[in-house]
Amino acid sequence: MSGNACVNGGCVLSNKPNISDAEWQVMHVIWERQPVTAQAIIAALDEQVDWSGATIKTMLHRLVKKKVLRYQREGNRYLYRARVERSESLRQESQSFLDRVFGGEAAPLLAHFVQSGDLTEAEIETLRKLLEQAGGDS
Amino acid sequence: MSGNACVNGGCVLSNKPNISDAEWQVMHVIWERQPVTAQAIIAALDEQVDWSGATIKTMLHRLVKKKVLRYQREGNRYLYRARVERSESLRQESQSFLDRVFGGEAAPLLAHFVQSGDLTEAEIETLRKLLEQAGGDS
DNA sequence: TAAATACATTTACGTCTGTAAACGATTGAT
DNA sequence: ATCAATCGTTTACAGACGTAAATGTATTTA
Repeated sequence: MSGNACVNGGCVLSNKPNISDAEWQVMHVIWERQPVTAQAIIAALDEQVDWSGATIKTMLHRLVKKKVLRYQREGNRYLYRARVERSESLRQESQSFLDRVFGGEAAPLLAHFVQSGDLTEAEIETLRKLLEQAGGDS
Repeated sequence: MSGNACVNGGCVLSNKPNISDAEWQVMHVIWERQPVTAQAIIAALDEQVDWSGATIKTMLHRLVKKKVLRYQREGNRYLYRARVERSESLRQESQSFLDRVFGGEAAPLLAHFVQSGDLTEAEIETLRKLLEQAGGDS
C-alpha cells in the first residue's frame, strides 16, 4: 500500500504511518475491543483468518514500532491500545486509495460503489440524505 | 496492497494480479493512451512524478511479468498495451479496499466520501440519480 | 523452590516494492 | 561501415510484508 518514499536504493517510511493489509485485520479488532491483550486479539482473529499466534504477535510488534499501537504492561502481559483513531486512519487510507486508484476523483469512485449493487434500501435512503446535505452546503 | 498469500516463510502471488502503488500511476497513463511507447509513458509521467526513466522501465517490465501489460515490437521499441481492463482493475482494487479498510461495508465507505466534501453540485446530482436507479432495482 | 506455563522479543526467510545504475542490442546518422 | 544514440534487459539493494519458529523472561503451579 502507500506511504513509503524511497531514495538511494532504499525505502523509508513517509510521515504518515501506513498500516499493511494484514495489519488492518488486527487493527479492526483492536479498535473494537481496546484495551485488549494479545491473547484476546489472537482469539478474535482465529475466527476470521488462519494465522498462527506468532504471526499476530509479529504484527503487534510492528504496529507498536510504527507507533500505531501502544501498550501498557499488566503483570505478565500487555494491554494494547490504538494510538491513532480509527476514523483518522480510515480517512488517510481512503484518501490514498482515492488518489491511487481513481486519480483523486471522488465522483467516479462513488458511482462505482453505488452501482456495485451491494446497498440495502435503508442504506440508499441514508446516502440520499447525506447527498442532500452535501448539496445544501455548497 | 493485497494479493499475496504466503506459506512456509515465503510469499506467492495470488491468482489476481496485484498492481502496486507506483504501478498504478503507470497504468493510468497506459489505459489513457494505449498503445503507447515507454518514451511516451515516461514523458507523460514526468509531469506528475519525479522518477527516472529507468525506474519506469522497471515498472513496465514488472507489469509485463505480472501479465498486466503486453507489448508489441515496433522496430526498435515496444508498444505497450494493457491486458486487463481498467474497469476490471478498478473493481478488484475497490473490492479489496472495501474489505480491508471498511470490513466489506460499502455504506460507511460511501458516507465517508460523500462527507469528504469534494463533490461538485453536478456530481451530486449525478449521484442522486444513480442512487435512485439503485433503489428502483431492488 | 523447581518445573511448567504463558508471554513477549528476536531471529529468519522469501517475496514485493521503490528506486535506479549498468549492460547489451538495435537503429539511425555520418 | 562505424559511431553514437536509443531502447530494452539485467542486476542491485534496502526497506516492507507475510509468515512463523526459536529464544528469553516472568508467572503460576506442584
